Amino acid sequence: MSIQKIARLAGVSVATVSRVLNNLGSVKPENRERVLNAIKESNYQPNLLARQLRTARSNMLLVMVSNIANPFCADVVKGIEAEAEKNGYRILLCNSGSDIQRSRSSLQLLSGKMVDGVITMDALSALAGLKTLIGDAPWVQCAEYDEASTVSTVGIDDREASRFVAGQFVAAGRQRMAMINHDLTYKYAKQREQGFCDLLSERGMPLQVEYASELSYQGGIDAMNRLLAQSPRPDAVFAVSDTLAAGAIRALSEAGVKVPEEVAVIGFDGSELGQMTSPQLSTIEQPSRAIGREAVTLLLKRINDACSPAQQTVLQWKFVARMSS
Amino acid sequence: MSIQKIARLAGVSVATVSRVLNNLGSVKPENRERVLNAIKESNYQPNLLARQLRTARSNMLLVMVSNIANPFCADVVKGIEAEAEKNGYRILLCNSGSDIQRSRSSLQLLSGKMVDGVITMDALSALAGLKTLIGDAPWVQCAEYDEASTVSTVGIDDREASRFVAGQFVAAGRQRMAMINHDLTYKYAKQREQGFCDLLSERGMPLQVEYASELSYQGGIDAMNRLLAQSPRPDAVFAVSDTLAAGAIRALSEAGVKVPEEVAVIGFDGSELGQMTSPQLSTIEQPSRAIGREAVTLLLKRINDACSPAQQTVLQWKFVARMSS
DNA sequence: CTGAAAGCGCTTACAG
DNA sequence: CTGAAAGCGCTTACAG
Repeated sequence: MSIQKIARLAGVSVATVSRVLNNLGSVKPENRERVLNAIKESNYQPNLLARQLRTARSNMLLVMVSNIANPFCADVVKGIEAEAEKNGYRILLCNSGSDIQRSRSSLQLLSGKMVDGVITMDALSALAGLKTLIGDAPWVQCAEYDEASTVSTVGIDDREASRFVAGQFVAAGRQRMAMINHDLTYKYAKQREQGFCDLLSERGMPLQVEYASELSYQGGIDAMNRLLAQSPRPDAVFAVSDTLAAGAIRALSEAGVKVPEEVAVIGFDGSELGQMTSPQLSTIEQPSRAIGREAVTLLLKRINDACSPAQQTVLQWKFVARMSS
Repeated sequence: MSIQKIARLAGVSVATVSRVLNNLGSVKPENRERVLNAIKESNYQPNLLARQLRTARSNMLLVMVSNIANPFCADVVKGIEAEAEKNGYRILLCNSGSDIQRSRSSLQLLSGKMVDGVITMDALSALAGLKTLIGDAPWVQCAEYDEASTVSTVGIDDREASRFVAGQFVAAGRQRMAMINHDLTYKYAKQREQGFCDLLSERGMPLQVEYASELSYQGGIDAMNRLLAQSPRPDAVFAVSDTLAAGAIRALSEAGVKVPEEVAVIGFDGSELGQMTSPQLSTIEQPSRAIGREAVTLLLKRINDACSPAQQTVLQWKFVARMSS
């Protein structure tokens, strides 16, 4: 079913059909009526491929996430959706699973002109191959940084927030700090380790770091168990994600270690997970929705003005004290 | 950058460029070389819109979810992704948020020929308007049923599983059953209520049902609090989702009610959440990954053979006993 | 092994 | 207010 057939059915030209479809120019009421009828009768749906090929506009944004199951990501995505919708844009979500092949495949939607721009929440900037795929298409990196700062970026000051966590532990008299981090190809992971480390070094306090194999509940459990196997055992654990922290709390409880009496735990993100654990989790709350909204704002600016420069936006974090620390 | 320019750069025709791009037909090695060079030099990326418009094939599947943050959905999506990838398909995820406008907008990707088929996990079949948008494009309904069975469907026997839960409570000597359900436009919600109810009616036992305002942790907390306000208070609660059950457990613990001594709780889905609560959650485990994989299998069958009939696949569930019941 | 040409389904100046 | 025609960037018979 094409615009051609509708034109034939209604006895007008394709141009006229296109005009009523897009509410452009003026069409004699009678003709508009006939076209509308033909459309309804034949249940016609415009071919988006043809339209977008012609107009070079899709009004679609690609969002690449490494793992939609991560509650923080899900929250950011909600912010992205809200802001995009407000501006007449549709979101296409791609779950990269941190897989380079899959990321490449998703990015073809960008280079292939199916979407007008991309928001990534992945350690993309580390991957040279993918960067050339993006070329200079509109791109915003969310909750992640770019070394070279050639990309627009929106997030919080991870280093400062993590330093703050270290300060909390110190102020509470904790002595043996540990950290559960993960994949350092993520720039934010590096920053958080650095911030946490900074303050401890200044005080001359030691730090043990365990790297979770994946950003998951189980990953947190395993990492915590490795920490528990050490001696002396840490009395404070900073996990770079609430998901990991939830795993850590579980591992501690299985091991019969009291939180926070024997080991204090602080997470990162401020996701709903933090309320589900027992004890509930102290955490650094990120303004996830706002991060998503701001990313869209930056991206649209870039889409509508190819010359608009890359921009680094830093939003405010907040420490949420609960029972785990 | 188009195939035209590459042709010009390499000094061949567009047909030849297309041939090397698609590895079709044979091309003189020397020419292939020149084309490849031109492509590399100019960082050329094929325009997917044009290609798909021409071939009427996208190798993309649309997946519509009401809420990606739901761990069960996330698991099903993983199954979908795995099976799709194995068959050379790419996934586009759309988060409908159960919003009909947004669902409509997403489905335009289908009617607009951007994707070859759609897998929904939403109460779509209840929405006549959307159904006509789908027309007779390839469509599989996942973890949800269609009254009229005109759509392919894959899920478990919700009624049987829920009946089993009731049986567990009865066998444990529970007297005052309650259920936390949600939106009955979802067919599975109806089925679960029915199954749970069936057995209780046979025994002449009463049942209180609370409907959560949304399928979320907070929704579960609120529903449980409403149940606690009743008297006599229930001594067994069946929640139709682990997320709701997690909320229920939290509300009980805040109210100082012991689980399972005073109130037993059983959830549904078998997601990782069930391990995060204290006590850990007894639940009906759905074969989420398998559901996703099977949905893709059915969908691809339909895509590759428009005549293949609608098919109802029912997979096995499993009761996982933990400490909450 | 290669190229000229048609065509996928749209939109958009342009001329009337 | 309307239609004929060009063109978006591809693929694919077809003829050579």
